[in-house]
Amino acid sequence: MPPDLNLKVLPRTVQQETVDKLRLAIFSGVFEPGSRLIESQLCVQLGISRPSLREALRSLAAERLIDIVPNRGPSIPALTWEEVTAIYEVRELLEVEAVGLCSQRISDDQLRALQNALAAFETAASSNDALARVTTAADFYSIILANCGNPILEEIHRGLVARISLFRSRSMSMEGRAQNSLAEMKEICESIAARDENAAREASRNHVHNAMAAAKNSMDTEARL
Amino acid sequence: MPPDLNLKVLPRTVQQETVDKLRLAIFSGVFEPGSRLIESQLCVQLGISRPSLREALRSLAAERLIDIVPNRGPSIPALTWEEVTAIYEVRELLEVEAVGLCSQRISDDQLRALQNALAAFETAASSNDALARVTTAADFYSIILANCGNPILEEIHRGLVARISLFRSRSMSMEGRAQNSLAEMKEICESIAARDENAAREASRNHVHNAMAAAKNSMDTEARL
DNA sequence: GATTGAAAGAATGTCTGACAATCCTGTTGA
DNA sequence: TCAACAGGATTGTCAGACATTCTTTCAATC
Repeated sequence: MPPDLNLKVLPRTVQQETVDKLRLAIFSGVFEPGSRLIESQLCVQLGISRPSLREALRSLAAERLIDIVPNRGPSIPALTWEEVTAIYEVRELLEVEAVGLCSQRISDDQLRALQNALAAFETAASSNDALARVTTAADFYSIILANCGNPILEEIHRGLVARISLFRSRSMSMEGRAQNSLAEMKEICESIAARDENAAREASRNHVHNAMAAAKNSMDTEARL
Repeated sequence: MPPDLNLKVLPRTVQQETVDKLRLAIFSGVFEPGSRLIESQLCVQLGISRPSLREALRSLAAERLIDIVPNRGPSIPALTWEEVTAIYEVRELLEVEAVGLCSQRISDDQLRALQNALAAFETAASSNDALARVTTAADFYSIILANCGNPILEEIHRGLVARISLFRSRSMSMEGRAQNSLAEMKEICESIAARDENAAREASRNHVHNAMAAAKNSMDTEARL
């Protein structure tokens, strides 16, 4: 028998499905930031019981994707700009490190996958499909983080990016940001392909900086509405 | 009325109490790594119902303090050395940054608090009270992280350190480690007091490196038993 | 003797229903 | 106008139940 044959499909529980569904809903902006989530409503909408829903909500609260205040229940956090900044700063710390490590560790196979992901983003960046932009960009990062050699770095980065997903999709929809982003990502990808760690780190730092600036920009725009 | 008088004590729910109790129990090594947690037993021991317990377990699972496998239930993760290394590497990244930021941002008041915490650790390091060593050391870091100006950095660092708490308390009990640790922490504290960012970062990096080496040492010792 | 198979027991996943405590809101009264 | 108060809405918590799945034991077979 092949040693790494992992046919064992983990059974999906209602709780897990619910966490995934809610997480996706939060990413998609289904819930207004600051709005409260009513357990009874969600139960009906999701077709599950209250205990299962509550377990899922506790998971999301621990991930900081929702807030839960005793006797008030869960709500979507309305992030302040200070919090968003703090998240972007830590994201920079982690992402620059991941890109640097990745440039030294990625295999040729995975490098090709990275270039394919970049190509996919290039296509999406020229389209009007906002969702495709976000998902293809996510794929690109995902490959980098998966090849930095440190699964903890990957895990924490994913958690952080999740918390600012709304800002990212908003800023990615702004005029010109996708094209700028594309140029920055090309720079990262090329530096990695050249195995140039310093250049890769610098490109990554630049990318996160610009992403933060774009997020601030979109946040200010939003505030004026 | 004083504007910032926050008398409103958040009501403590059974779920929160349970999370705290279990977290503390895990830190203290009450549960053997790898051992399974039986819901019905915990319910009786904690005097709570199964739904409340399960909510608490979901929180802990999201924090990665326990594993939950569908249809097998919760268990204490048995970390491999690779995972511990990965955690220490990310901890270094975050902690060095926090120390560097702290050296530029900490107030004189908080600096005194930091020096007091160091003195408390010095006392504990000479004693035989292993618990006191760990808690006073935690206080020291806690002040640094609270004064780095980035609450996200603080939050993630706390989560990471929690996951390796057992290794830290084990290595801190090893002959000589507490004294070495003390010397390293003095170096950090003095660099911060001198507002010397580079020296502070270097001292911090050195400290985490040594802590990781000590953890590996204690892990190897443990494995030989 | 080792391996397979079945059956019993244990533990988890999930639901329903219930009730007290708390929060929010709109109305009433001063 | 403002404060107190009732009412409804929502959450926190529990008890109990049952199907599903895992684990272990024991017997049967090769």
